[in-house]
Amino acid sequence: MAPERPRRADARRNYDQIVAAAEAEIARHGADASLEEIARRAGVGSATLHRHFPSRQALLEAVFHDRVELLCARARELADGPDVGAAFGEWLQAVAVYGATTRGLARSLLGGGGGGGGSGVREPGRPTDSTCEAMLVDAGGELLRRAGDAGAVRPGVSIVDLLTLVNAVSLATEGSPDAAGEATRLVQLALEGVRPH
Amino acid sequence: MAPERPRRADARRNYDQIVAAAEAEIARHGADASLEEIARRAGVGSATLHRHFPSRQALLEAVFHDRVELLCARARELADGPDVGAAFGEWLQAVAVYGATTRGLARSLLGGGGGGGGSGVREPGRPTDSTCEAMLVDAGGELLRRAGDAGAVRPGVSIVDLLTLVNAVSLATEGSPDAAGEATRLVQLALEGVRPH
DNA sequence: TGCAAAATGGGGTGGCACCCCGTTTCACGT
DNA sequence: ACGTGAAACGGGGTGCCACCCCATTTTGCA
Repeated sequence: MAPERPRRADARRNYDQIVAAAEAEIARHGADASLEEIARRAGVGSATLHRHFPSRQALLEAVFHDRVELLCARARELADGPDVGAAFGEWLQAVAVYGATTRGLARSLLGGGGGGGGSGVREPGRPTDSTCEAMLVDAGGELLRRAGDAGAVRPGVSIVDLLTLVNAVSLATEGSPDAAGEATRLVQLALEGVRPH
Repeated sequence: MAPERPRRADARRNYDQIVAAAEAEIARHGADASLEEIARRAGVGSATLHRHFPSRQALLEAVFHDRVELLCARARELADGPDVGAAFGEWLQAVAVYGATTRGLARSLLGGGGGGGGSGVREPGRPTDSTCEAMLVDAGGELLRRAGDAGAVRPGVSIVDLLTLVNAVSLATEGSPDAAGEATRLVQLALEGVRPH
């Protein structure tokens, strides 16, 4: 799914221009931004966009790849800190806030489960095989393992479930006036649970 | 937003046929089903559909209204049972499972925050004023209040947050092969929290 | 520099949301 | 029963979009 970097110079140039234009358009109009408009702003034909990115998901992956990598780097930093349990919660909060405030990211990570809507939704359970999600699962999984060893996480909790939950929160709060605050509150709720301690 | 029932006999007949066709199409293709196809299957012109339901959200509300009412009735039943705390958790699970297995419902309840898509997503923060969500907030709020009185729920937890969280889970798991199981697991995780007790 | 392969993009197709406005159907009063 | 005004209808138009075809251009390498 994740497109390889093209080999020829002109192709690489167009690829980069498309990703840059997509980043801007998605920030403006969300994950359902018009692919034609992106191609137009990138100065390429729409066929070129579709050749480089056979699906909307592939384009989203390329747009968010670098930012997701930053989140993963942060996870690795936190894993070496003093209080791994608190660090894990903090990281999940960061992922939630980042997803809630970066239009399109949450959808990209959940494999287009929204749609979009609109038109951003695909029917068949196609193997999304999201590279971005895999990256987060790797980095977050290590952090979770250490937090579990420190006794800060209930056993049986999986990183995939947690990330799904956090991304779901991002998706639900994206577009709200106070997306960051709402996402933080909801993740906090999920981390602490509903019952009294 | 919620459309009033039309007065004239033919209008009422068309209205019902549209809702029935929409229910079938949405079950088949999700919340982003084609409105033209729905009109076609209902045997009406597309203009008639748009006159009765000025937005996709309005149609979704009409389609799911009855089913949501059932969930609310269940909440009222559970509120009179012996163990209100357990009942509350059970009800949230039911909402999550129902949303995860009924295509389009979660999107409808979150006011089209997915969209998916696709064209199922709207940019401006239009006042969704979802009747279905208000119904769930009312019925669930009462249940939450009683569970709180029984000491089964941490103070400061709001029903709106909980329903947002649960609907987010529905949205994220909708379309998965085992949507019900996954939704159940994630809600359970959120109810119990991440830290050990 | 020449040439095969890679890459391009204009334009076509089919589908969609949404709306205009001439036509049909209904409800109500007589 | 029937005429009439208002309500409702729907065919068809507009503009936008995803996605693809294929004649043409650009590139890298020998």
